[in-house]
Amino acid sequence: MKVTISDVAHLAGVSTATVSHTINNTRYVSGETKEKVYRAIAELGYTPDASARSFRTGKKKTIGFIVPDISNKFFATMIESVENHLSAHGYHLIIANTKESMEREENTIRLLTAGLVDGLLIASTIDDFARFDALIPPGFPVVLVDRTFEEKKYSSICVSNFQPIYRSVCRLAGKGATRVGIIGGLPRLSTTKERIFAYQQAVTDCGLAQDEGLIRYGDSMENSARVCLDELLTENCDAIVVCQGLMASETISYLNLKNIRLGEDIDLVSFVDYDYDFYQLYSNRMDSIIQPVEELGDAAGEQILRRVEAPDAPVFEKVLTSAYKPCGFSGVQSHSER
Amino acid sequence: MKVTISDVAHLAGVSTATVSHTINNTRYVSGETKEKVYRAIAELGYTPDASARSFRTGKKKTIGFIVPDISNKFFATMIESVENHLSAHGYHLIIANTKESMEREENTIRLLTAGLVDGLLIASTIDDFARFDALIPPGFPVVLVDRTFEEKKYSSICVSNFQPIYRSVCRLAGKGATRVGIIGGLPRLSTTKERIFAYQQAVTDCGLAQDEGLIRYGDSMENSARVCLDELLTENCDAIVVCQGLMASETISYLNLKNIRLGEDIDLVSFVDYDYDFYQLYSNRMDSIIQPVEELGDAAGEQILRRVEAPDAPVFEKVLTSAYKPCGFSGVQSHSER
DNA sequence: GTGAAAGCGCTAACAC
DNA sequence: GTGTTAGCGCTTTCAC
Repeated sequence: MKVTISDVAHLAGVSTATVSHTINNTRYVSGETKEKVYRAIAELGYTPDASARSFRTGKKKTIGFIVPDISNKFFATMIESVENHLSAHGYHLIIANTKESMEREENTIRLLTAGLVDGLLIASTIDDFARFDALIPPGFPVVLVDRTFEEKKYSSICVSNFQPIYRSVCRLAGKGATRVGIIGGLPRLSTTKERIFAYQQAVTDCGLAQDEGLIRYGDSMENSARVCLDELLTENCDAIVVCQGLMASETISYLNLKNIRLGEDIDLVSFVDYDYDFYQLYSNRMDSIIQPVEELGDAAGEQILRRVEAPDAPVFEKVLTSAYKPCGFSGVQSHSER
Repeated sequence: MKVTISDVAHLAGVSTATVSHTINNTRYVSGETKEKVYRAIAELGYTPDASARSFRTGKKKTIGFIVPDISNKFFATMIESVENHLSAHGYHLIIANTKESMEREENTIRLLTAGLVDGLLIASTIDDFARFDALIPPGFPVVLVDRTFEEKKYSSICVSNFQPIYRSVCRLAGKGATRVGIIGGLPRLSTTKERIFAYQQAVTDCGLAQDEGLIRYGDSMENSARVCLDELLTENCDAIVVCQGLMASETISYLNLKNIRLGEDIDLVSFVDYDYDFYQLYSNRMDSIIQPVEELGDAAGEQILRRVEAPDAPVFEKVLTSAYKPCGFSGVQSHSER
């Protein structure tokens, strides 16, 4: 049978209050009494029941993290650093994978906010702020990660998207490209919108071909980049910007299969968060944009804990910057720099 | 203030029992009463408190998954399929990342079994069965995943390691290799032991060079493969077997940097779970071993739920088999086959 | 320096 | 067909 706090109290010859205060260090207990309590705990093999405790206190010591795709290395790495931060502060992490489905996201938000977690980290796939906002119980601690909304009601930790993409296009133009194509992620995402906007502005500023056909959207899942790439090749692109790591892998892979040589037949710039080893092989033939994933996760963990402790703290926004690694910038060393 | 079940009962003019039975479908309630209850729920915006509920019932509807490295695509993909299975059955997933640290694993097992989860999925990094066993409360539902112990006390879902490695060595011998090296994972892991054993047996059977120096162990984390590879090259290997996906990426990447041509200067066979796109570029120059990650995760999810419902069910063991993809076996199509 | 006891919100006998 | 009520194991106020 389960051993409870009163079993311990009884064996130690003290009250349950004393046992509770002893294990929680929450009021003075004499050394002698402590001794007795710990002895009883050891003897009975007592472990305080976490659900009773969180029921009583209202604190679950658990944070939920809603991600769009856990098998995507970008998010997997973020989860890892979030988990690091949380476990160092005695918190647990519940993860939920939406697979970029708004419906799944709605369901999990409802589930998790119903007393399962103290706070929520969300890389939302929802584009409609009102729809999102309606799901969050008033005052519930939430931090948006990587993706945000125009309405600044919730705290957020993001990465700047404009600058690296703008620079990419300029550099491609500088190399002589005239028809620069872009493969974006899901059109509804804030990250995609910002990147496409930066692309469009740079294309205009650099005097490159402006053509709707040069803008393609993938879903950042497997095999989505191939279709986009085929379309872009039909449009006679001479350079391509890829907005997401997995799609970049596929692009490179596919160009290879088609015997289109990177840096010779076609120029490429890409976000390379997905799998660093892969890009290293090509780092002298393309520009890379490296997002600060670990810092993202760490900052997210920090912010959500802060919010859990002070739910009424003012909205906090942090924008990190990506590293831009021009083609051939470095070889082996860059790996540890990461 | 929080709205509770008695607020609902009061507004609906019924007892809390009726409200409870209505929302849980746990005894007959007349249509009329149901109507009133749901109306009251809607009006008050009532959501049953999950911690009160799990405190009362003892069921958390949550499974914990202890993984050694969440940013490793092999485990990330497994987590994804586990999560799929669980959420389809109304369960949540708590993940904990041990980073291959036995100490971290011990801590999380203790934490999670203390009333946080109904059952535990563990890809353990602990090699000592007694040490592991001591951490699990008697009768607590546990399913071992990917890694197991000689002692068959716990249910397990694993992938066969012997056959693919044995075959790899034979094929390399068949191509004329005489000094076949191997890069294994952490020596203490069951998977590593099985693979090294298979390697040794095949080396003997095929009459290849037997040399302790040809066996190297990495830790499956970043940059571990390079060291092993350097050592193997010093040993004048003419073929290499790599036992883990991330290390395989690094091996290929590093060979490339050193201008050692795959399939010409050196032959390679490897587990390729890590990032499929990467290998596709090399699939015509090396053999690949593809582990059934999704099935692993799915089976794990299924088994742990079964055990949660019937903790005394007999020990269950499942061994899945990897696909062996000989060099140049297929091109683009293989991707969707995956 | 320690104890007694009141609940937290819910479920599930038991009663009618 | 529905209501009453006793706890689940813990924390915490109030009391001494």
